[in-house]
Amino acid sequence: MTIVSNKGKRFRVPDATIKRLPLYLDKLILLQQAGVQEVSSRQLATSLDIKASQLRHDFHYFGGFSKPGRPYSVDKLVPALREIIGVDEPVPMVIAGAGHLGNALANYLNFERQGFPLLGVFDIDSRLVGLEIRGVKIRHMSEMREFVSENSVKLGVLTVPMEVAQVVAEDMIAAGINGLWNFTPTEIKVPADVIVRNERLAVGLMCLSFKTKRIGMTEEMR
Amino acid sequence: MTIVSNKGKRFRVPDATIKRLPLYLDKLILLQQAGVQEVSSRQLATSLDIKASQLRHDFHYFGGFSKPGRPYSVDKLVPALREIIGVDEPVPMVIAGAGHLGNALANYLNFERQGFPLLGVFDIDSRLVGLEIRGVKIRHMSEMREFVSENSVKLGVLTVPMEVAQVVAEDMIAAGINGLWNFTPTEIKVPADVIVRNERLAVGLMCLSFKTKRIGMTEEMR
DNA sequence: GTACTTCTGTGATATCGGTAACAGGATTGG
DNA sequence: CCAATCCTGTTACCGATATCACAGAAGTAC
Repeated sequence: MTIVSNKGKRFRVPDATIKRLPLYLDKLILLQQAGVQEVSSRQLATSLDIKASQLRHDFHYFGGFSKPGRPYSVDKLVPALREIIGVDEPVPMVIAGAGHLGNALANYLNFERQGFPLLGVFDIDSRLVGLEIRGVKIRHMSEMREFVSENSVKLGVLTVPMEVAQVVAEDMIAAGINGLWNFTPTEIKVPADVIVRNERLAVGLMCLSFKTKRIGMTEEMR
Repeated sequence: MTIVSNKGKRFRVPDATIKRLPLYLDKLILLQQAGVQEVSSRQLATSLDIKASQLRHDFHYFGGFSKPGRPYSVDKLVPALREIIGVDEPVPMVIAGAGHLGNALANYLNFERQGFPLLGVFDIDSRLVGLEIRGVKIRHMSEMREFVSENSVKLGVLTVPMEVAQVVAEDMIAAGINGLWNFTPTEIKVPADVIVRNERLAVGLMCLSFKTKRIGMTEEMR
């Protein structure tokens, strides 16, 4: 449960709803790029494989995105969702660890497009320092702290070896980062005012394997 | 709800429980590698940021992993969960697309450790063909079909450019693959007996951003 | 032995979340 | 104008899910 303020009112929004908001936004951006102007709850919902009533229920927490009787305006919905999710203005991020995964993420253009510009990449390997990934300089880890606080970066990606994950994370937090995207299999200990999202790729793989072994016996598992 | 068979018995297990099983296994494997012998429901649960009672409830569906009064034996739990999830024997996989992300995933040792050996990597770029990633040969995409069916690979990773995702996926399915791990932002159309798991990294990033902007307003959210 | 602690297994209970249902607004066509 | 058709906002309901609470087993200290 999360409390969300919108236009002065405060709502208790279920987690399940919140997890769907980025999906809505993602899809709506695609529609917007395709030039679609209006979309009904039914159209949007079926394209995401959920029920229309659920979508309306989700939107209901945040108050009228439309008027009764009229479908949603894509151009109004996108910025509204952007604001709710918190990506109405660019959210800069940095990557710690220029290994294979760090490199892959840095090369993933989609982040930039979705409002997450990459400002810097950091590593301890001096052979990498000075190189560029898609125009973003690789700097030495020792410069991270100053760089992050000077540019008020709030989001940090952890793609370092798991042995140093905790130390690097603490360094990031000390510099002012309050959101960590952790790709290491370690559990990072952080103060209460810092959010960690663990991206456990192996877990996703297991879920997939589980489902393939039970095709026909299982209904929808994410 | 999913029916799970284990040791001849059949259980009706809630989806929510099933989603957590890989998390448990993942953590337990880490503990095992660290040499930990026993773990209580409380220890394991808090390290995963869930309630101990929930963990016990989850395990309860499958019957005694331990006796009352004694903590769980890591060495007994790991194979038991492996069997339930369906990764008690190695699940071979192949990667299509040897770009940055494909490379990163191929280099991610953890998969092998968790029971997902990588048999082959495929790409159309002839400059890459013949190279090796951690001992795994990069082959030309045209060889994929034969290789996959000969080695009865069931799991395929899609890290190709999104434009060709659908075609490559169809190729994989024709060769016998029934589980697709899709890292492209495309929606892949597949027959009903094939499972697709979309790894939408940008969505995860938005979730993280959402939470960081509402620090303090969110009570206990994953 | 007893008292105390730690721990699991298990049912009971509260909360959450998905779905259906419906009132009423907007639009269209006659 | 009226009727028909879409559509949303909102409430009510019910099954799914999380949490609580506790009995009793195993270990430990004395």
